[in-house]
Amino acid sequence: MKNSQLYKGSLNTIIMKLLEENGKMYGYEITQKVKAITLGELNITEGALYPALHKLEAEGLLDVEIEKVDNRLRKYYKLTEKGTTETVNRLAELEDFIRNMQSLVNPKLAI
Amino acid sequence: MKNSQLYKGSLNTIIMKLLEENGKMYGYEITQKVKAITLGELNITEGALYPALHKLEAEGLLDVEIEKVDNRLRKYYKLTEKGTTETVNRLAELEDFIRNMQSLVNPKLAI
DNA sequence: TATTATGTATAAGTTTCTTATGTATATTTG
DNA sequence: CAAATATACATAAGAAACTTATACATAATA
Repeated sequence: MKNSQLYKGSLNTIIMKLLEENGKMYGYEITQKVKAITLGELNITEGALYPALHKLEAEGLLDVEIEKVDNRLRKYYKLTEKGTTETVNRLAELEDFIRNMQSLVNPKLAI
Repeated sequence: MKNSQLYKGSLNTIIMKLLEENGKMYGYEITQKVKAITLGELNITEGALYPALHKLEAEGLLDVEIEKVDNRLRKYYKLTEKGTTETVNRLAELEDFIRNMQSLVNPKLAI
């Protein structure tokens, strides 16, 4: 992984946004989707992803549903009602964060 | 501090960018500047700031110069040559990061 | 048949932060 | 004038999010 430190702290938001958009997804699918969207720039490791999914589930933000496809296990995750509400907050936080970072590094373009 | 997790990993970049822009700054000044620019939204704690400054100095990215003003100590930091070069990289990483995050959360506006 | 892809999982260690505390001087407020 | 706030630095303990390595298992490809 040559991901910069900057991505630290953004994984939960990414997961929740993708689930909001796609209804349900399984872990491996999330890693591939992120890789595709960022043109290979962001690679989520399993060591980061699975504990994050388990924690979001434990917090009641995700529900899980196990399926067997081609004799292989898949754990599909989707947002709970609470998770859907929380996703709105997280996305607002992300927008604030991006706006603040842009103000800091590019004062001339400050909104 | 009610800073969201998202800021994790961005402190070094913020410090280096502010130093690039202002020539030299001392710790307390950095916290105030960040608070002002972000309209109070981002508050850098001393517990995060001072260790970060010391580490950047140890890595040879910052130089320090002590001054006494009004009988009080100030440690002015500025970018070394190496630090200036590295700042360019960090800012490029930040731009990539922001672009990727925007692609992830707002696919319709993807650049 | 060996490697790569698909799919999930955890454990050890690192980094970066929060929270709490400490020291000291200057200024403002009640 | 005393107390609180602002200025200015510092570190230690613990939490949180990650990296790296390893593990297991099946399917597809070279």
